[in-house]
Amino acid sequence: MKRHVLLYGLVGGILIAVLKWTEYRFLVIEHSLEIYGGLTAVTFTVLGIWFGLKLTATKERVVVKEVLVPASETFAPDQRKREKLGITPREFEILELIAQGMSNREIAGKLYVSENTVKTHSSRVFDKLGAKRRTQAVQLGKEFGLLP
Amino acid sequence: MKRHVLLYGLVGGILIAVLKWTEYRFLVIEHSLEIYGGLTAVTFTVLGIWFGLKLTATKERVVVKEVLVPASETFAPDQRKREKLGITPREFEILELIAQGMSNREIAGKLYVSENTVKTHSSRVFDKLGAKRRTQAVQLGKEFGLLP
DNA sequence: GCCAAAATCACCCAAAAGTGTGACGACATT
DNA sequence: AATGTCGTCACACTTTTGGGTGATTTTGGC
Repeated sequence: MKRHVLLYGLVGGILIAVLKWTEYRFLVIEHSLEIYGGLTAVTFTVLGIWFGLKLTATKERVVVKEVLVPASETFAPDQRKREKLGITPREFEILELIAQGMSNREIAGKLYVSENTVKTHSSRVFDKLGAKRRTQAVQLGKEFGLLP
Repeated sequence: MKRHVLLYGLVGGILIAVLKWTEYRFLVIEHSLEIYGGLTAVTFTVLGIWFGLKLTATKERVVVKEVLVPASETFAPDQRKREKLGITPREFEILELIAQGMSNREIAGKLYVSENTVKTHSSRVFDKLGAKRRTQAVQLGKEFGLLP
């Protein structure tokens, strides 16, 4: 801002000096006043426009644009909810694999445990979720924010 | 735009007239030139700023702010994909109810058909999706954009 | 080291789900 | 009239799932 003021003074001074000089050269010219005023007007109009632009250069308008984003990108399983329901980490792990469409046998193979173990885990997680079937468990898991 | 030019000329003319008039009144004043130039400078600076603002009044920078919106709100089942997979409307209906965690018996009751009918529909939809279990059918249905 | 929670596994039984085949009627297309 | 799709249903059979009970081992905290 200070630079602007200084610049203004400088330009004004230069202009006056130039005019002083031209005054001598065109002293007797009839319309020197009009030329003089015109030059000043043009110069300061340009300066004014530039200055005005500087002042308003930062004007921004914030437009809120809603963008659909797949929720899976930002999904994080709600651990607090899980604990509130009393679901253990292992049980939750089985629930996730069930949600991926795996059978008890497949889950058992993947986790290196017996099929019976998977059954007990799934039975317990169904109880805690209040589900009667695995499909319902998946649905409830989603509603509780445990699954994407 | 034409109005602006006319206005400029008008203001310039008025200024010159005023100066002419003041010229007579302060003819002998030592620094009339400086006053004269200063007045012109101030006037046209103001005009320039105003003009500059006029020119840039509509120049707004649009800042896009992205907001995450749950995709579930705007979900619509992909009918084209459904047809591409050869899944009939009825079969799809059963798939939706399966995804909601309903048993075959419950679905049969809801749709007023026999349990066997539900079984055949579900078997066919599993074939078309390439699923071996209903949980897997739900998972694949989501991946295909058929289910939310 | 003790205790509680968690994880593991087995067995039996019942229910649900899934497979395969066949069939019938309605409806649209050819 | 013949064909094809869709929706409906039945029956037999296999597989999967779920419930209940009981037991052992592992683990983490006190």
